[in-house]
Amino acid sequence: MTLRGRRKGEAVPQGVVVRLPIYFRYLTELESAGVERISSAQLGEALDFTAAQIRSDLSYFGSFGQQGYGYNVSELLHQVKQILGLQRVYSMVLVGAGNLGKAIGSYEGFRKRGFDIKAVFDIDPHLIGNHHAGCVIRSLDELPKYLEENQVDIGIIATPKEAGQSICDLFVQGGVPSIWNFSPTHLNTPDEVIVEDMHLTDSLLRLAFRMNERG
Amino acid sequence: MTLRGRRKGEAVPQGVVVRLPIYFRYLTELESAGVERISSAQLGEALDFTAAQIRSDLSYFGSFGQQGYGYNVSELLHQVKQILGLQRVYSMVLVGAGNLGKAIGSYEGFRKRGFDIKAVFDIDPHLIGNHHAGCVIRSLDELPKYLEENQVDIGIIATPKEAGQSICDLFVQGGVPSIWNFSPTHLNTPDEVIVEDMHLTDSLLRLAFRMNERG
DNA sequence: TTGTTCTTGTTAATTATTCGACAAGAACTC
DNA sequence: GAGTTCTTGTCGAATAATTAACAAGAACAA
Repeated sequence: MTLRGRRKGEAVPQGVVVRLPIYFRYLTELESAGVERISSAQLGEALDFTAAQIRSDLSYFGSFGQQGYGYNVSELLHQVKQILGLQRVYSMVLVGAGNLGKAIGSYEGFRKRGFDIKAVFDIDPHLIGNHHAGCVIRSLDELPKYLEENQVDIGIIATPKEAGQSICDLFVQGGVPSIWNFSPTHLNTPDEVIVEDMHLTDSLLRLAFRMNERG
Repeated sequence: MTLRGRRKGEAVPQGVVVRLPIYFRYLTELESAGVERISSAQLGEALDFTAAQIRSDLSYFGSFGQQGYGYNVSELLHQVKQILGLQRVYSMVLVGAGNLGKAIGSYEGFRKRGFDIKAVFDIDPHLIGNHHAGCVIRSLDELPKYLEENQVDIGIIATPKEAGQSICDLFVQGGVPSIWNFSPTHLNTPDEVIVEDMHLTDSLLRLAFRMNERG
């Protein structure tokens, strides 16, 4: 455990960013199951990656294993949590209380990992005043004022595509540094704003493409 | 329009598969807006890709543009639909009628593009018999029989992680060729089964990572 | 102990992907 | 209709990502 990761500080490839949450998820399962140690070969076997890839990925952040032993599950999970930034809590705001917004707001997993939905907004007068995700649904008109008065880490857009860009602009205007976008449209933002897209239809179309690619 | 795509038949890089639905989405918007023609430079500008990448991506499937003109929006959209396999209809089965299942089932966009949810299953006796997505919610016990009697293209898993693998096994056993997986777990399947993962938490963790990567 | 088995982190080779540049040729201008 | 402007599809160079191989050293067995 005395070695330093050679590549610490290097730019992290896109693929590593995709795989880190997968490692986190599986390590959490292993820890719950009481598994104490695991090798890169076993991890690879379980998750369909090569062992070399897993070792290479981790080496961007440090040296967490031991020759002849592998990785201690709890220790590695702890490190991956640090890498992902899960030692802190994130405040989120949700715009859109339709079916998808409801599903996002009621998923307990986010809160459990430190992602708290602090407020919910919608434009539909029928929904305003209802309770959802432990919050009163507020009018979209109040969003700018809310962003002035509260520090928000992540803005969630769960609206139809027509509203996506304008909600995004409100978030950017209000100083929200990152956006989790479920609306099926490409958002234009300044470079410093981080956008993570979650496009259900795109995912389904990738599936269709891959079905046709073969036979 | 007489040239053949040089790379037609070559293996399609992962990145192209990710970008095709983005092109589809934007071209659909353009067509609705009545735009007739577009160049790779304009497409790139709108979607934050380089023009060269867009031309290169399309060249895997053919030559759809014209020098000095660019692409005809309707024509290119038609071609992209063909490439993605949207000329046919897909029958889907949804397992899990919780919040997320409800959101998936009630999204009209899927049906509009030819993806039909034909049946919904859940294990919760309180939900069975209720209507959802135009279907009666059936007991999970009936899934194997349903798969024997009906041709299903895509199985959707919208259950907690504990149930993910066993539902997946039922789909594979029942001859379902592809799986759209929302349950937060890695599925083990035979090589010929196509799995497309939609892990909300993973997406949120990627966002957190990127927030911490900078400051 | 001593030797054998594991398994890491790293390197170098391989493979894959992206991008700038350009010839070819259509569209547009006057 | 002659010349200029555009824009494609493709090539090769540059960049990026993955993988196989291996030295170093810990764990384990007898």
